[in-house]
Amino acid sequence: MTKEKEKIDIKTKVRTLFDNFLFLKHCRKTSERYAILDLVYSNKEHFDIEWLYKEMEKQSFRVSRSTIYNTMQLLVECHLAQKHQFGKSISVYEHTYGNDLHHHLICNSCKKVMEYKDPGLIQFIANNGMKRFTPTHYSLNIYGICSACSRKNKKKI
Amino acid sequence: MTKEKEKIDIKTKVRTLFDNFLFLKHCRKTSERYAILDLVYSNKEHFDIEWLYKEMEKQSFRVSRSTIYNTMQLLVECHLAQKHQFGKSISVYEHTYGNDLHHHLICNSCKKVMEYKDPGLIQFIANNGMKRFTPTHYSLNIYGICSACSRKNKKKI
DNA sequence: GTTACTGCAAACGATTTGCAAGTGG
DNA sequence: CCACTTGCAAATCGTTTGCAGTAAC
Repeated sequence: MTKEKEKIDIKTKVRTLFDNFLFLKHCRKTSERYAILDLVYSNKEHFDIEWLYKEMEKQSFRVSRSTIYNTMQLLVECHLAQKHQFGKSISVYEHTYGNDLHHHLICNSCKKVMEYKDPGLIQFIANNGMKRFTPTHYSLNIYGICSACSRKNKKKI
Repeated sequence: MTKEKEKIDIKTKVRTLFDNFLFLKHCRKTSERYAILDLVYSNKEHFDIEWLYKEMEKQSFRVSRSTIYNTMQLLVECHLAQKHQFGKSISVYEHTYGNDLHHHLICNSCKKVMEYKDPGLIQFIANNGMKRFTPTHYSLNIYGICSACSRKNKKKI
């Protein structure tokens, strides 16, 4: 399957999942909700509410910020998106379907957030069952200095 | 050494560390800063700015919220405290000196935050050197359902 | 039709900022 | 004394809320 076709396939799939969720929750299927879902499943890695708002505007699809907040909450609820706060007041999101489990590397210097996939580590955390607590999901954020900033700092010395 | 003596020992130690940090940073040694450090190193696990403010008031030591924010920033900077955001807009802190490395278990239901120590897991993460990124610290937050809420839910069914 | 959803503007709450008065070095 | 700190109040900024109009079903 080509990359392009695969992407369309995922978009169809998540639309169906969202459909079912809305049905079960007795929520209405509005064009705004589907348009936001579609944008969330474009190829952007991490994005915030403001990005979604601006991007919708670019596409000449007028939505209020309230609706975006509302929809993102629904998407998080049905596990089609995840919400993160990487040490800032601002929340960022990422889509989860078709997106491998990963951790985040956050640069202390330039604040860039990178994804980091390590099956061994994921396995280890998953297997490490803790007593008296039933985990549903977790987030591992590793803070440090990225290679670009590391190079920049060396030059200064 | 008794538990009480040990606590006093830690308070003396962190005061010296803070002293050195303030000296190197050309910052002034004010009574407010020391009073806040002392409170941070009382036995509270996790606390927020408001808790510090109220607690200082109880001790009849008047400080403004601004000063508390300012001081906490300094403490984070010199690694005597860590700042967390467990999925809420509010930030919580914990002292780090004399506090073993640990992860956090956060209950989705009652939002309680528990500490979780697993030397094996800590070792594994530490050994898992990632290329082109120099980690300084990390935070692993595991979300799930705590035993109390799990029991409550069972009763409902 | 009924009821939920949307957009707007106002409210909110944690944090930051500007500034006059206070105090450490 | 000079510059950094403090306390206060106002400003900021992401997010939430209330409400009237609109659209699912």
